[in-house]
Amino acid sequence: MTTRLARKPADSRFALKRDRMLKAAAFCFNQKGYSGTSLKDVADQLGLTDAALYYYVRNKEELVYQCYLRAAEVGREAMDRAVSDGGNGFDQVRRYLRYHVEIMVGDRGPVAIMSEIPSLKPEHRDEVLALSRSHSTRFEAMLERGIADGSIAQCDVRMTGNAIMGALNWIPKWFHGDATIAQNIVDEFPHILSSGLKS
Amino acid sequence: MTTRLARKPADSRFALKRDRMLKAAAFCFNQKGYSGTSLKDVADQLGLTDAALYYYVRNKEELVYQCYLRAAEVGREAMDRAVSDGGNGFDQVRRYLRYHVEIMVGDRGPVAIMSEIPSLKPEHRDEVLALSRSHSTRFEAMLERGIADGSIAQCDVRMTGNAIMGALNWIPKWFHGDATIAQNIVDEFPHILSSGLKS
Amino acid sequence: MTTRLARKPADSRFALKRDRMLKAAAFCFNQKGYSGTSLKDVADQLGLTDAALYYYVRNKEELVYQCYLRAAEVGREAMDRAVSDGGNGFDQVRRYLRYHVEIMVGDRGPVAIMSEIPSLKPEHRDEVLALSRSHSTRFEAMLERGIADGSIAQCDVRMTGNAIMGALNWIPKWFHGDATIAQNIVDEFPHILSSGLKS
Amino acid sequence: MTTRLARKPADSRFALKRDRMLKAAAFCFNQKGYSGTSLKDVADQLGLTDAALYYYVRNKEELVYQCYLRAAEVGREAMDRAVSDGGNGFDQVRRYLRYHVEIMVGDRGPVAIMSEIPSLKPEHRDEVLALSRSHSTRFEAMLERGIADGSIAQCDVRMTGNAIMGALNWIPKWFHGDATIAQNIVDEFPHILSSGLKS
DNA sequence: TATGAATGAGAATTCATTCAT
DNA sequence: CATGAATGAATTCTCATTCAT
Repeated sequence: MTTRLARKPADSRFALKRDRMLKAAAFCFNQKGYSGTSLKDVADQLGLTDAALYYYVRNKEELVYQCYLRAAEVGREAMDRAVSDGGNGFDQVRRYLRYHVEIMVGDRGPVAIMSEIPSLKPEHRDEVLALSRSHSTRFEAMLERGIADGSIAQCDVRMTGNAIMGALNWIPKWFHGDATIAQNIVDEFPHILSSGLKS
Repeated sequence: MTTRLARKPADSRFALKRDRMLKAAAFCFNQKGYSGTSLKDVADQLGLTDAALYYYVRNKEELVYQCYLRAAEVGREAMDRAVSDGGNGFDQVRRYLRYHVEIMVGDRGPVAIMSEIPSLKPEHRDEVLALSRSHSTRFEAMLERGIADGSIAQCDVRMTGNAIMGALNWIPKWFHGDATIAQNIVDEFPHILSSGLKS
Repeated sequence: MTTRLARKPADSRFALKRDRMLKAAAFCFNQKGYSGTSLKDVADQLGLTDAALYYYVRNKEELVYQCYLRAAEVGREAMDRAVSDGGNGFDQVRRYLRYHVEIMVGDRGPVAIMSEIPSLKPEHRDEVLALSRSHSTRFEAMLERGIADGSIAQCDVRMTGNAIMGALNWIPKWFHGDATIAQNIVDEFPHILSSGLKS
Repeated sequence: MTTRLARKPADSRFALKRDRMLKAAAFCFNQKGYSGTSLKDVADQLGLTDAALYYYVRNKEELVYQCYLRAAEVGREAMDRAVSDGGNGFDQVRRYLRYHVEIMVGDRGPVAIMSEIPSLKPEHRDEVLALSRSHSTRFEAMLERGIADGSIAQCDVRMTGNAIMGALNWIPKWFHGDATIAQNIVDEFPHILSSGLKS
């Protein structure tokens, strides 16, 4: 068997199939976790044999790893857009939340949630953790800007970040692709998580 | 042969050891998921062999099941206390949040997050889902009371519940027992999740 | 599953079974090579399942590794006895050859031949190679003693060692336990390899 | 469709490439054994994909088979030359040894060692075994001629053949193409294996 | 109560092989 | 001629589970 694994990512046929694979994998991992997902589960969704997956990915661990890289990219994109839109801290947070959930429940999804870090091998774990940490840091910085410009109330930014990211990360556990619900999430989450419950 | 599995919960020696086991299991499950956790993982934490666990539990599935029952109990308790404390809807929500996280990060923890419902066998799945649904319903009712009494702003209670529960459920993914952080969570989470970011 | 792998080697029941396993494995490896031997092949000879082997050995690589350690021990023993017997270099070589083949074709056998070094993992490979090198060195030293004391003719000791060791190492490829042939080997090999063909 | 497999060996382009392939295969097989060698290993050495090998050979088994045929041919050649050179038995043996190692370590090499006969399919196995047996028989006959003409001492010709062939077969295990060492082998092996160690 | 020993089912992974292009 | 893509069979390995002691 000769592998394409060395090829440039630009090879479109290959890249497309591989991307479909990552989505299928992300879906499964969100549903049943890394260990709970067999390669057959993923392959079945694609109408392939489990062995065929090895044409696109070196092993199962790399599958999660790639899923995480994709997730990190998606998160970064949402963050970039929110920041470049400008406005005060509160507005940026709100827009970030909207962009993030839009991507997660949209065509780009499903995106793997960051809950299987222990399954990654050390190098990958470090890389993914670093990406994740950097994302959190940017979010916390956004909060601090809001606090500074007066749009956000004084708070522990670390805990606030944890709370909000948790709510976002949990979405894939209960959202399974229903379009109506997707719209609901996009409409409600940014508000709930930024403005709270107070009347 | 008298199997211990039939004994009353009042049999204290047995009940105690069993409870330790459920905590150890909850810890592992939160960390690595159901399939990612081997019985040896759990046994190791207790200084036992995996075979010994079968004295306390019929099989692995029952272990999660019991963990989930415990989790449901803990959630119900927090809810009961919050409701019986009285006050307006907003105050109840806030107190519920506090009681819930207090239990999660305190001595009663670790509490298993119900994130692997599909691994349960049908009867157990139904039971646990019902418990979980009933908990959500109570929470949504609480929100509705708040909306009715004017303490909570108009909102989609289902989505709001999802957001808040997600934030709570995510805690075990990043909290690993540090007491200082535990205090931080208890101090901040109820506020963040009820009052949002607005200044 | 709780493993005995950590126990002291002195645990007799365990050690005995394990030793039987190593012999069975050596037999198979000699016959069909490392990759050509499946764990089922080895297990079948012992009336066990392949899974049962994992109770005694961490993985297949460790199985060869242990076989090699056993082989190295056997070789060293033969060498030790030959040296301690004294006499001139030629006599020592001849006795070494006899002791070595006696062990190989006797009750202690089968002994795995050193032909699957590439299958070992780096640390083990290094260790085994070191043992093997040290054995060769001792043999070459023996030859040099013989040259010095005049009992052995001038020769390239390295090549001579290679030739003789090759003849010995090849034995398991064609000898499969027949007692008559075993006797033949013991009777003939030491002479052929030390005295050559000359009349 | 005209498959190349039917072509005459005289078809030079094809024959050449095929020969390169057999050498590459022999090299791999000697190194890691039949099962330990994947077709990719062989293909890599030739800068091809594994699939391409099927243009030259029906399947993997045929690859070893062809390697063994080539080995038998090479051995026979050495034997033929040694016999036709004339002289007494001892001289013939000695020359045979020289011719044999010359081929093995020279440009005609690498030559596959017939150490995995069991992997051949029955017809091939029988054929190769017959060739191998006939070679051994010729060697033993040579020894007997030497005993008869007084140039070789009385000995068990079967065991003597085993010892000498073992030493030769083992060469590829430690010789990996170094030209200086090649010369050393050619210079020393014939002497060591025919004349022994005596001073 | 708990362990040692073993098993069987399933999982990841490799690899020879095929075939359309 | 050669490759890309895929498959099915075999193999290693893990793990829940059992049972005698």
